[in-house]
Amino acid sequence: MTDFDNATPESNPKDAEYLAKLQDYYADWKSIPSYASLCEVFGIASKSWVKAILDRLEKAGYLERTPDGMWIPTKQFFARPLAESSVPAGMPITVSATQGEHFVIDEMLIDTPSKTTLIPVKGDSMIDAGIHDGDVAVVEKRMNANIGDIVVAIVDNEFTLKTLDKERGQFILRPANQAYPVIRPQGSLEIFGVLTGLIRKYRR
Amino acid sequence: MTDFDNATPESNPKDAEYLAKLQDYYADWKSIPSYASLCEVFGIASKSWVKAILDRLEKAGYLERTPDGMWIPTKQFFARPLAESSVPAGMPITVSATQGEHFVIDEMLIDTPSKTTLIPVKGDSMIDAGIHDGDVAVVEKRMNANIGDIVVAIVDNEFTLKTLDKERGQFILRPANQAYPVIRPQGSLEIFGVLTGLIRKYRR
DNA sequence: TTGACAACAGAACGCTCGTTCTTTAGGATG
DNA sequence: CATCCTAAAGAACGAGCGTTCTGTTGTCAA
Repeated sequence: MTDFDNATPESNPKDAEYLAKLQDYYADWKSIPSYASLCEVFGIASKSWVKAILDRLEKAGYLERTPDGMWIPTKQFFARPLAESSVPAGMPITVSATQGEHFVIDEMLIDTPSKTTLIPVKGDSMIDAGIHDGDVAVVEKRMNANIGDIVVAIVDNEFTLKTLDKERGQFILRPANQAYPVIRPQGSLEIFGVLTGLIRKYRR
Repeated sequence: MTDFDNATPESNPKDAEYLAKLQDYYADWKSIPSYASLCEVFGIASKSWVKAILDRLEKAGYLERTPDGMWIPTKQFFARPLAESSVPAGMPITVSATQGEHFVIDEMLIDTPSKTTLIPVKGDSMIDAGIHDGDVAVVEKRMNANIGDIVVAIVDNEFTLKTLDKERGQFILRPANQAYPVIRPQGSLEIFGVLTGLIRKYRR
């Protein structure tokens, strides 16, 4: 069959296959099932052997257990390969084989799901900050922000993305494009949230 | 406490709060725990009430059950609200209450997981394209690309991110920064992949 | 050919989990 | 003031779960 070479040195080759099956299952169901179900997933008949496999995958760093004993995937379980900027000459371009840093996009960008909102960016008022029309802003909802943060404020009932600054004791909103004016709100400034990430998708 | 207004019309307001707690828990543990643990998560003492809540969340489309009865999150569970750029006057700032588009970051950026790699961007040679030092490029590995695509090419055993162009029948790599020269590779040009997305994280 | 070991299979068991049923408290309604 | 509904609390129970122990099979080496 096909070879799965995601195995770490400390896990034996068969376990890599079991891991792949578990990853596929998790992609479908977003959960790790009971030992009984895992027997079917792995194609074996013994619960005790399932446990042995999971114990090894835990040792290899792909699984963890919650305080109440439930199996959960680790970061390494989801990890996407993060390539390094330089590759040695002659090396085949199998980025996935390299260990090292990995990461998960959702987790990287979002700390508190319930407070995070995505807002599409309109216009080019922040283009000098590398924020383009059509990008998606990852915004964490909160009232307070620091000087220099890029914030989503509500001005004239519209969301606007600007850098927060202070001028003569007054908060102002500074665009990153000379074609746009600085916004000096009279009275209070209503801050919706703080920009914590940015996503851009290129048409393919 | 704070209000989380992620509720759909068909679920009562308290459930939105429970959903938020469950989403935050899931973000931490990547699993839905037992009813006993959910009591602590929700801050209530009765397992039967936990079940009632989960049943309602299932009806509302946030949860499902596997064939063997295990609770699992649905797509809607992960979907992040996508705000619209204008909000009506006087409306409380409940962006999430708007139905309409939702999306999942990972799914949006990555079409074919097995061919997708993340590469951190070094340097500012593409800054005019809004690609900054420290950004993470989402790259789909493939050999061919079209003129105008931003590609990851291998030049002098280093990854380089440039726009692919053609000049007098020859492929060239065009930076998006006047301080950098156009790269005119002699002989063949080795393309690693095509830029399909971009991720940026702001320090918080 | 025999012994050791790895890779499972199968059974036994106690305990936790999900389910269901009953009870309670508070607010709204009439 | 009685009643209804919602939002829970609490108990009772049986099935299924994870754990552990023992049994079986195949393979390789000495």
